Formats: sequence, C-alpha cells, structure tokens
Amino acid sequence: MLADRVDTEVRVAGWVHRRRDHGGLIFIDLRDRTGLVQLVFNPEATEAHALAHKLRAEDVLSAAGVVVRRSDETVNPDLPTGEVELRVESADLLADSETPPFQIEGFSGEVGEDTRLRYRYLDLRRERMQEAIALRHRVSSAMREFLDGEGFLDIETPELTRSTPEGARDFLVPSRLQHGSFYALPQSPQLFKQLLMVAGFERYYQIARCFRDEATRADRQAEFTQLDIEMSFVEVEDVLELNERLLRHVFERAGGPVLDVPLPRIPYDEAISRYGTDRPDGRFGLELVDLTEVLAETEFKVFRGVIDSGGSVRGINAGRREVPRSGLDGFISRAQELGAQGLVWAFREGDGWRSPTAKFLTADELAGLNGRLGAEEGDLLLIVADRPTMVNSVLAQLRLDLAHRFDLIPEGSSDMHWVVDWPLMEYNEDEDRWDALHHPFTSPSGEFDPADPGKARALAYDLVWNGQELGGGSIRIHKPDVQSQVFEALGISAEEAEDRFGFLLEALRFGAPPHGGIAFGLDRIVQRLFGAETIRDVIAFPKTASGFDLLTGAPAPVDVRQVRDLGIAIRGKQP
RNA sequence: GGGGGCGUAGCUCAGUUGGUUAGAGCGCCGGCCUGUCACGCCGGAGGCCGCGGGUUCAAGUCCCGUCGCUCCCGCCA
Repeated sequence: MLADRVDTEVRVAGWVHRRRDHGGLIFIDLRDRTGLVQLVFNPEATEAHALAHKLRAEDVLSAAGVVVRRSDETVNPDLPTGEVELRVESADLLADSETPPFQIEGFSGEVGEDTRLRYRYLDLRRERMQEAIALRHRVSSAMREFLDGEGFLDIETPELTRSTPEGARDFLVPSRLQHGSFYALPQSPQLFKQLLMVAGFERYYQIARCFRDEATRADRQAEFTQLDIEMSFVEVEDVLELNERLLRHVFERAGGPVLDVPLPRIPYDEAISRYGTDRPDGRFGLELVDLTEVLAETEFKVFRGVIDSGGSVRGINAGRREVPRSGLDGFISRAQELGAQGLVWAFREGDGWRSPTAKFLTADELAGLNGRLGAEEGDLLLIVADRPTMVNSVLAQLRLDLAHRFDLIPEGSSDMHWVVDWPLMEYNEDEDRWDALHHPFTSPSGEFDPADPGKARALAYDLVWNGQELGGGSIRIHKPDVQSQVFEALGISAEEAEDRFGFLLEALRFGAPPHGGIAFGLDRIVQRLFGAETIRDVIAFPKTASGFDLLTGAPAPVDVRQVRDLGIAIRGKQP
C-alpha cells in the first residue's frame, strides 16, 4: 500500500495494532508482517464504522476501500505507508482476540523473557522478532545459495543414532524395538559426513540440528543448528578459502560487515602468547607480555617460587588509568575468583612503580618490567604469576574485563580471523591421559609419533569473530592405520575403537579420499549479525535455562517408569 | 554441581527505619470527542506482595526453607 496504489480499490487483512477512536472518525493501524497501514473509518460507512468502534488490539480484520493520498499535514513520515491511507468502505472481523497479556509493541520497558516465551506466538508478532527470524532465513538461504553454486549436495543424516565423540553429554531416547538399548541424539553429523566422503559425494553440506545435554547460556542452548560442511581432496587452505567466500556472500546478503579476505590466520601458539586464549578478540590492544626473563634473578618470594617451579610471570599494560583503591582490590579478587593466587598491580611513576609490590623489586627489575611492558608515566600494570595455563586464562579474562570497564572496543568494529596450527592433543591432568583438542578424527600435521603425542600439531582451524568462536573444523584422518594410532594415543583400546567407531575404521579401509570440513554455529552467526542479546532471540521456539520451553511446558524427555521397566539404572553422568 | 541477581496489578516497575487504607506508567472497562498516528479529556475496575514456616504488638519490608526465572563458573566449541 504505497503511493502508487492511490485511487485504486484494495482489500487488506491483518491484525489490529492500535485504534484511535475519535467518536466520529476512527483510525485503525492494521499490521501484517510487512508493517503497518492506517485505515480510516468514516461515520458515513455506517456498518464498517460500527464494527471499528468495537475493534480491540489483535483482532483479525479484513477491510476494503480506496487508497487515498493523505493531505500534507497528515502525512506520517515515520511509516513507509505514511503518505497514504485506506478509506474503508466495508470490513469483516475474521477473528477476535482476547486482551493480550502484554502489548505487542510496548513502551514501558521490555517484557520479561519468561512471559515472552510463555506466549511466544504473541512475542513473535513483534517487529523485532519478525526481523530476527527473517534474517535467520536470509542467512540460511544465502548459505544454501552459495554452496549450491559451488557444487555441494545437501544430504540429511539420522537424528536417532549412536553417540558421537564431541565430549558433551548425550540426549538418550529409549528404543522400544531393541529392549534395553538407547539411541543418542547426534552432537554433530561428524561420523556420517565422513562416511559420505568415503561414499564419493565429495562436497556435502547440511543445516543440521545438533543436541548436547548441557546448560543453556546467553549464547548457547542444548538444541542448536550448525551449518555442516565436508569436502574431499582438499587441504587446510582450500577449506579456509572456500569458507571465506561463503561468509562474504552471507554477509552481503544478510547485512554483515564487509569481509576483507583472506582473513588473518593466527597460529594457536601466537594466540595464546598474545591474548592468553585460543579465541582472541583483536578489536583492542592490551596484549599479554611475558616477564619471566626480566625476573630471572628476582628475590621477590612470590615470583621466585613460581619461576622455580616452572611457572611464568606475565602482565598487561592497561594504559594510563585512574583507578581507586577499591577498584584495584576488585582486580585482585577477580583474579582470585578466576583461580590465580593473587595479582600485582602497579602504576608507573618516574623510573619505578607506585605499588605495594615495588619495595620487593630492585631498580633494575622495575626498569626491566617497565621496558618490557612499554609502560609510560601513569600506566596501570597488572601482573600474574602462576602455572602458565593459569596465568594465561586469568589475564585473558582480565583483558576482556578491562576492555569493558574502560570502553576500549570501538563501536561497530569487527575482528574476524582463523586460529590455525592447533595442538592435536592436550594432557588432561585430572584423568592422567591425552585428550583430543577437536575430536579424535582430526588429522595430525605430518608424521604422527605415538610416543610423543603432545608434540603433534593438528590440521585444525577455528573461526573467531570478536572473541567468539563461530565455527571450527579440520582435515580428517583418512588412513585407518593413522586413525588407529591416534585412538591408541588417546587411550582408546583397539576393542573400544572397534566397538564405537568400527564402521568408520572399516570404511577407511575401502579407499577414503583425503577430506576435511567445518561446522558453523548458525544461531551464533545470526545472533551476532542481529545484535541480539541472547541466542533465544534468533530462535523461534527456544529452550529456557532448564532446557525445556515454557510455551509447550515440555515434558520430561524420558519416562522414568519406562526406564525402570527396561532394567537400567541412571546414575552419574549417563548410563 | 557451585556462586550471584530477581519474584509486588495483565505488563514494566517504585515501595523510606518493620507502622495503620500497597502506589505509578502503560494496558483493560465505561463515557465524551471528525485528522489522529504512543490521539486527547473524564471516570472506574483490578493485588494470596511466588509458596511455606518463623521473629514481632505489627512483615511487601527481617530470618529460615522451598519453587520458578535469569546471569556467571564448572561443563561445553
């Protein structure tokens, strides 16, 4: 209903958004998913006018009349349809509505999330939610469009399946036909897409539901969607290059930032040493600096003890800041909350420090620390000493805290990069074993030496956007002997490997092509593109923190009595 | 599993040091109104203060428990 329809007869239908009843003239804002249009009811159109008088919010109405141009004084510049209105001649009430529990577009604050989810079908009528869901559609259709153009096939994989080794807890579904057995819902289509590569499809994708029985967070829920991609006869660079073009296409279609490709590739070790984390946010500085060398001879007990036991001392120059004592104490308690023993804070003052710690350090050491940290007069320095992994994780979090506290992230800035050259495995101190960092099918880079698994690098890559992981993947192992070696290094016995992944090992013996792929969190991409507070704002029917949805009052996923009948006790993490 | 926050009208919230009849805005209901567009004006209804127990002359307010929601950590890419 734009100006080009002036003087034509039209019929419109939608929901009554608002009524302005002047006794004589009655105005109705009619809403559908494309927006609002103003209906005008004149007393002369007796029947329609009487109906309009009784209309209430969210009634469903069909109205016919003539599109007229509004006079200059009555044009509403805030509406795309604001130059015209419909002079209603007849109208039908298609359905009436109870008074909604909240106003569809309210003006007295945001409605609580539990109320919104309880009445999701009303919440979804709001313009912002309609836009979020439409954006999600544009993102997924742009993905399909691009991948179709690149020769990928969309192939579905089962959802009642067996456990996939992604490390989270499985959702289980009791099997009626195989008494006493359970299906697991897939944590990803990982195994199946590898079988598809063995089967010769060469290029596969799927927008796949994945299930992980873990707690809901602002950017995570137990049931989520991934764009899952796998390709044959490729190396790491091929996958990265294709996905950069994919994302550029999606962002063009869906209104994201213009991507400057190729994106930076940051080796894992560099990410850890500069940012303390494997998903660095490069939108601001405050990089970590290693101070262990400068302090090699120190007699300050805290640093001495840590260095002698193989730990490290690292710090951040937070720049010239004014922080009250209470704020500095806050940094210390935050560091302790994150697991550190403590935190040294200092302000550069002349050649030395203003800090409770200054008196324990020599003038040379203070000068050396100032030099390494690039400290200038008045700069705030934060230093942590501990096991290297602890130092890194604490400083990584403090760095983010500082960025928020001092508002260091430029509005609208974007930092997207790959993290590459991951370790293949990491030592799990609690369990005394090696764990796969991605999953056990990730290919080692070059020769794999089972005697020294900590040394192996992986052909793995993660995509990180503004400090958040959007997706990740790897080149897979395509030779059964290498796969067996990796299983063994992970402490998976030949029998267990045969039992859990035998079908994959078998498939690899029948001529598997080199292959690799990636999975993106679709919910996250849309959440970020939309600027939504939570993942729940970009999912039509999301889960609450407890994992159920308020709207349907989702029932227990397994009937406990039935589980009893099957003779299976559920104890601990999972049966 | 651990820690924090919240729970008062349909919605969003206020409620002082514990004090007598628990408020506001929006919404809702009724009346008036022919150019409004978050219409306006007048009037009105609407409350198990999440639930249970305790302290007190007196509890929305303090204490204990419990339930629900939510954020963070653990966990999880």
